[in-house]
Amino acid sequence: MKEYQTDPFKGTFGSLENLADKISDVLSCPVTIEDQNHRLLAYSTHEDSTDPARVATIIGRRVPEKVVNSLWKDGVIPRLQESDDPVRVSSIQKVGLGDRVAVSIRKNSEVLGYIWVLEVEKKLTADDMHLLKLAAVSAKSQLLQMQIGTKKKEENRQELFWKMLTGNLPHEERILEKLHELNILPVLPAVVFILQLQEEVTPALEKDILYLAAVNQKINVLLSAADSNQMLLLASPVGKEQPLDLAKSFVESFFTHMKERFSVSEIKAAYGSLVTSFTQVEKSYKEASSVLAVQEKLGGETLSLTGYHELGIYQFLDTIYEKQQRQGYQNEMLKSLQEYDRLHKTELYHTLETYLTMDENLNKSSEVLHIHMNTLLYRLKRIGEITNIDLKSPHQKIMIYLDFKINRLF
Amino acid sequence: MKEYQTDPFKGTFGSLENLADKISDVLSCPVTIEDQNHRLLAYSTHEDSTDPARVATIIGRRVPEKVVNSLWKDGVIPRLQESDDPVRVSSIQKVGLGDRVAVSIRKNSEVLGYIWVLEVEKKLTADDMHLLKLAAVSAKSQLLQMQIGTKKKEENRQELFWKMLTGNLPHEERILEKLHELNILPVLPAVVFILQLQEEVTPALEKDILYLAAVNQKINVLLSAADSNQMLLLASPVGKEQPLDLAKSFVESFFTHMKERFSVSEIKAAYGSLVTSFTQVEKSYKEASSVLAVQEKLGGETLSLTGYHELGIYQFLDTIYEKQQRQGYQNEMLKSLQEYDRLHKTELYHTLETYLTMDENLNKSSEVLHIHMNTLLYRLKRIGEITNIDLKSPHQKIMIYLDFKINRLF
DNA sequence: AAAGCATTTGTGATAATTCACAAACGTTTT
DNA sequence: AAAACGTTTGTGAATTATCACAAATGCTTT
Repeated sequence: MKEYQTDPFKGTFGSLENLADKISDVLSCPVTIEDQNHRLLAYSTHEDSTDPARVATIIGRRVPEKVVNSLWKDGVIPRLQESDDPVRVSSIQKVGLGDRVAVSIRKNSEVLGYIWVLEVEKKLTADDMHLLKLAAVSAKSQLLQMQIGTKKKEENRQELFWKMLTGNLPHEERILEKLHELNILPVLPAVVFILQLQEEVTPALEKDILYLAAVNQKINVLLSAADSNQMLLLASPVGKEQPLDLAKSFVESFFTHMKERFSVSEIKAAYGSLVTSFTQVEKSYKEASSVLAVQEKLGGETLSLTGYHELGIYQFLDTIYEKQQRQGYQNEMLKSLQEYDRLHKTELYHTLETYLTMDENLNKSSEVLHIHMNTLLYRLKRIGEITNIDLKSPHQKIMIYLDFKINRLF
Repeated sequence: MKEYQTDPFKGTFGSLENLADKISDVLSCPVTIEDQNHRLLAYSTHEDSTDPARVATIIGRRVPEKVVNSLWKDGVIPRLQESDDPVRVSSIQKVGLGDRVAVSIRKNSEVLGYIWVLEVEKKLTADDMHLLKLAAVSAKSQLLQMQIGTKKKEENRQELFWKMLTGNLPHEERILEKLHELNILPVLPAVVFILQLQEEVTPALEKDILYLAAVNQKINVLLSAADSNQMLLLASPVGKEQPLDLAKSFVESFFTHMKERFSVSEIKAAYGSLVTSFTQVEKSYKEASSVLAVQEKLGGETLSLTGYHELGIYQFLDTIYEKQQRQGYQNEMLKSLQEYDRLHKTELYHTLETYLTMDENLNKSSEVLHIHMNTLLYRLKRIGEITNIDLKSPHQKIMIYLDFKINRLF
């Protein structure tokens, strides 16, 4: 096994720029150094090509908001903050991020900043990773000397929101403190909304949606963030009506407003359950996400279900699925149908799903399937023979219906 | 506060009988002392009335099997074994057990026996409890002197089975050892069966059922136990067919056999899922129990569901219920129906449940409900108005159906 | 190419359901 | 007591679902 190299980053470099260049030389990759607020401190003058995220960072002297959000969402930042080991980040096309490796610069448990290494022309080896760790130590002394690290962490609204959304702020008091610092009134109960367009949420659109929420008067927005084509809101319903009814009417006004610009099918909206403490924001966000997942995977009538509480049985599909997985359950009937379909090039599986989804209405189902009613009748008889499903048993039908939907969702 | 009394059980008593009498004197209650295998060692000659369990214990020189089983099932024995504090056991009518307090006699972590105090005419006070603890210490020296405590614990089949059923033997190797000691071949996979009669399972019936299982050849019984009106089996299906199919045919043969003696509705049977290790026996037992619970609470078509794997959607009702509880979910529609019924003395709730259970068949439902078909039609229209349930939406119907069943089960 | 099979479509008869409407009944309200 | 209301039952017609059967199609097997 190779011996550890001597530390090439020993001694002082005069400036962080020099250190960045040195790291870049040693690793043969472009390097950027940021402070704990993701503001650019230094970057290497590596001649190689780079990626859009790095360009935007250098131009704006700060890592773009959407890149930071994306890194929070994927749990990269928490991982960096927890350990002084380098973390590899696979490219995230949506935010223009190429493959790269990052390491935190830390003094004990306090994070002073980050070093990012772009893997444009080579992948870092295990040895490189070790070198990068040494570089972080060197950067630490540099930062401390320059007294950059002593600057208090300035958290902005977006970052706070993402921490709440991803569950990286599990202490209610600390959240309340930070909300206070940011001059946000901690109004509860609150709900997390996801408003999803087909295109990128531009700052203009963002402003527009917030304006809409303000004039709508149904909800009071505490925090907001744009996440590619989604706009996320943490808001508190205000008024005499049921809080969740207020949430629904806000969503509806959002729909009518957006209809003028986009076709209806392109925009979607969802919200989670009402939370009574800010530590539950992650839960509400996850619930809103699962509403969107149901809408996208199941379509149809589910498109009108925007609140998690409206999901009905769809709320429990994941729970049921998990239990099925644990028990190694398989729906034999549906499997035999699929097997039959494969062998005979028929569509019994789809036929049965449509029939059940169409409330067992022969007319509607045959219409949707573009087949003669007698064909449907014949197929149903056939399905009964093949699977011995008893279509007169609600108990059996329900299990099959749910398994159809579970198969779509997972 | 009262000072601690001096220890009245200091010194030797010559025999355990003397100690039992002394304890009985001090506490003014009948006392029995058992070894770790629940064999009678001594009992007080207290003149007071006693209970059937104690009489049977004294007559048989051992605590009756069913009493021991019941104590295992309620977790009393494990609690006694884990701590040297006295445990109070409320009366268990089924096995003739009156209120009593027990304490384990132990040498370090090893249990040598138990002292039982019947609370026939007085309840033990906190001071009495403390005295009982001192008595256990005295009993310990007595037992060790008599070298009774050094006898190796002889576990019998029943006790082993109950430990497995209650999850008090979480180590596979130890179970295998014990099975070996008892000359039982550890055949896997296995299933837990519960066969339930309306009357007590007598030794004669027990023998009869085991004989039936033997001649039936579908399953190989490893362990069995009678528990009031239930007979529990741990058995391994043998044959070329699917193991669970074999389980079902055994149950069917059990039914046909028992029909000769009892009416069909009086006997029930259920079995859990196939386990591949003996540590999962508890799970299979719980599953079989939940099948029985479904049969008893829901009746109807569920009576023909004997295997846990056949439960279909009923398998998930507890999971769904738990999640609902966590979220504070309430089915508003059903609640408003019940409210309406209460105010107007109608039966819309029951009407809807019957209609859905009868597969939305107007004829059958109106017949079962003893009402005119148009009345049913009218009620359904009314239900739609009151609850805005859309009976054309499978999604809504399913949620409501499940909530009906959940309301019955929990 | 012919036969066999599963599937689809069409026709017509029959059964079940839904709907509209009216009358009767029982409670509660005025 | 009359009126109002919700409920039940009855009648008949319109709609829808189900069944039996025949014919046609397409595919595989022989």
